This record gives sequence, C-alpha cells and structure tokens, in this order.
Amino acid sequence: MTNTLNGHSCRARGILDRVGDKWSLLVISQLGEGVKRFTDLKREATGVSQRMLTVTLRNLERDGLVIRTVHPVVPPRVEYELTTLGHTLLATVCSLVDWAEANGDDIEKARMAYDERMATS
Amino acid sequence: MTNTLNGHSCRARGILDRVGDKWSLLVISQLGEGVKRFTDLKREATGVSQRMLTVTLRNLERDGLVIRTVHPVVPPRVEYELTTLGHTLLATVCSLVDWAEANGDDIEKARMAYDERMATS
DNA sequence: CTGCATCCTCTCCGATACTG
DNA sequence: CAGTATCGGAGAGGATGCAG
Repeated sequence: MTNTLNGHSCRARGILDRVGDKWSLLVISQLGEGVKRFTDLKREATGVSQRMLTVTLRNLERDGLVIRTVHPVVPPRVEYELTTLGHTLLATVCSLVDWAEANGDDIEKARMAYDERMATS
Repeated sequence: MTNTLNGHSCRARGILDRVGDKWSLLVISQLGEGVKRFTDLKREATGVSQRMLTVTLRNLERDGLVIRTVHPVVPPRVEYELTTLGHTLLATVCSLVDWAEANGDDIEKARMAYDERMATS
C-alpha cells in the first residue's frame, strides 16, 4: 500500500475534486443501478438543481466515467450510463463509503466531545 | 459491497467533504509518516497558507482523526499525530489514490478527446 | 424533456497584520 | 513558534427564464 500521497498527490487531487464535489458521487451511485434518464436522476437526487445536474453530468462525461446517449425523438430522450471506468470508480469509492458507515458514529462522538470541550473553556 | 449510496449518502457526504477538501488529505498523508510540528507540516505541504493549515488541523482534530499536543514551553511547541481512526482513513483513502494513479491516464485521454470533440463542433 | 444563459448570493481561501 | 482577526477576490452553486 502507498502510505504517502506527497509524491503523486497532484494527480490524486483531480480525482478527489471530482469525487469530492457536491453531486458527482451521488450521480455515480444512481447510475450504478443502471441506465437512467435526466429526469430520473433529477427526481432521485433530492435537492439537486437542474443546472448542477447538467454540469455534473458533463464533467463525468468529459472524464470518461459516464456515457451520454441522445435519442433523436420528440420530445428529446437522453440516457446516461456508467462506463467501465465509471464502474471501477464506483467500486473503489464504495470502500470509502463503507468506512464512513463503519466509523461515522466515532466521528460524530468526537465532534460532540470536541464542541463540548470548546464550549466549556 | 454496497453498490448504492443513496440510502446513506448523507453520512458519506460529511466524510467526503473532509477527505475531498483542499488540504486534509495531504496533511493526513504527511502525518502518516509520524509525529510532526506545525512548522514541519507548513514547510512540507507546499502552497498551503498558514491559515488553511490551522483550519484543516482543527477540523481533523474535531473529527477525532488527529491528536494535537501542546508543550507548555517557550517558544511554543505543538505536535500533531494521527489517531488510530486517522490511520484507518489513510489506508482507505490510499486505495482511492491508487485508483487515480492507475486510471489517471485514461481520464486525461478522455478529457482531451472530449475537448477535441467540442472544439470541432 | 433536456439544457443553456443570466443574475445573484454565499462560502472558500489567500493576503496581511497582530498576539502570547 | 503557533496561532487569531479581518478584508476582499474568485468561484461554486441556486433561482429563474428562455430555447430546441
């Protein structure tokens, strides 16, 4: 395992900026369930604005993580799906999410304890 | 493996906001090498401002990922080190960094190809 | 239905100056 | 040495309106 990020953190930053942004991860996880339309994504990703969903999908498409398919019909029908690369990212990120699930309580407790210490000082 | 994030993405967000921010990951990786002083971290994390290093360390401490030890001497001496929880996060995140290393070229190519397509249309 | 353009707000973050 | 306080620019992101 790599136990230092200093050497290659520059490249990692680009990935983390994508993964860490507000909506990418949620969209990727939705597409992990299969092909979806724009409206499906919008409805299921509670709170996302139409603008940010568009921007997010464009970024993911640009990075080769998502494929966008336009069906030339009226009304328009646009479908999104993960690429192979996108699926591998989903798998990798899930391990991080699992960590969050496993340790979320500890973090929550640490935060409360910290805030308590600060309040009483 | 969990292949959907929708159900627990709220908790994951908090973790990803921490991991995905500009300096946390770099600081964690530095502390993976052992105990460090504030100035050590500042010197090694090229580009970080003193302010952001302070903010980052406070957040990590609050989340129980880093321990801050103040030695009551003159001049002040403050040391930082990873907690056990912090070490597990480092290990988990490294798998994501490894993914970035392994697939960075593909992403870079996808971006260039995408930009090419956009430019010629 | 899908998505772009505009405006406006809010937060992040760097620069700078000051303290124990 | 290790911070805190304050200001200001830049960019993220929401709301709204329009278009193909």
